[in-house]
Amino acid sequence: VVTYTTLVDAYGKAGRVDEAIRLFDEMGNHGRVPNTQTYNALIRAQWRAGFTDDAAQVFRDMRGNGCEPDLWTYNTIINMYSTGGLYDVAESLVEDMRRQGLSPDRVTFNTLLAAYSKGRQHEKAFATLDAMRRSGCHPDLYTYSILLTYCGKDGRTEEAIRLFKDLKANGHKPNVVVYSTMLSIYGREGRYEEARALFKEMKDAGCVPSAMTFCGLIDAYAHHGMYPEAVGVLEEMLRSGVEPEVRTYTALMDAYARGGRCDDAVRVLKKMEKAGFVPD
RNA sequence: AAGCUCAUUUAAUGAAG
Repeated sequence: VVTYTTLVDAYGKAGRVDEAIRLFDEMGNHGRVPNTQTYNALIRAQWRAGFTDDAAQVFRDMRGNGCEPDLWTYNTIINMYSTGGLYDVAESLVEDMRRQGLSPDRVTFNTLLAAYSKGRQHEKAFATLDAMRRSGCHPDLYTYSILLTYCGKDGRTEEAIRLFKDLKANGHKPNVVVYSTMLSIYGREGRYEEARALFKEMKDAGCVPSAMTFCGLIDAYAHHGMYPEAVGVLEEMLRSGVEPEVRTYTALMDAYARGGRCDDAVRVLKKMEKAGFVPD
């Protein structure tokens, strides 16, 4: 059962729902009874492939097949409805899970917070934070990164900086996601000095940068057309063994373009295409 | 039960808007 579950999940993650469904059916034929985790994997696979109705159907069916939805099941399905904007359904599912004796956990709250933030439901997002606190769940790095992301998108930069200070004051150690988020906020506004200082802080803290981290830094320079510095970051990135991505080249092209070096921007485009990247 | 720090669910990156 564990093997089948792993495979169902793996196919789901690879975007091959049909294979996932086939394995799910096949395991029954081999006398293996799917458990709650298998259902969770199947629901996720269908949802991620865009078959939300099928996912909802599986969710309804599982109990009849002897599998009680657990916290993970609810979190998945709540994520599906809330990111789909069906907030009332998501909220009624939270009630359902409570009736089943399951308490919403940090994942549940972070899921709702992210969905409400994304859907610009500020009241609901705020209420979620409040509910989270009331139920004794402390904000974690996920919570902070959601808040930081949307501060960034809304241009509430100073608030983001304050939050970043708060999270450290509360004893959290920022991870690569939090640093990258902050860097992208600085990057978007071209605040390269702060970005550079934060990048140093990150490395001093022993946090390993990802391609996204470097992207924020390049953006900061790109904003001002400072292409020599942007290229410098790319070299730094290559030296640290981080593979550039399409977004990396895009940021670099932006730096050249804003710096009035369209020819070089085109050169980067050609180079990345030659390296097998498909421009987005 | 099994898995010796991941079997399944939540967050971050460009430009434009």
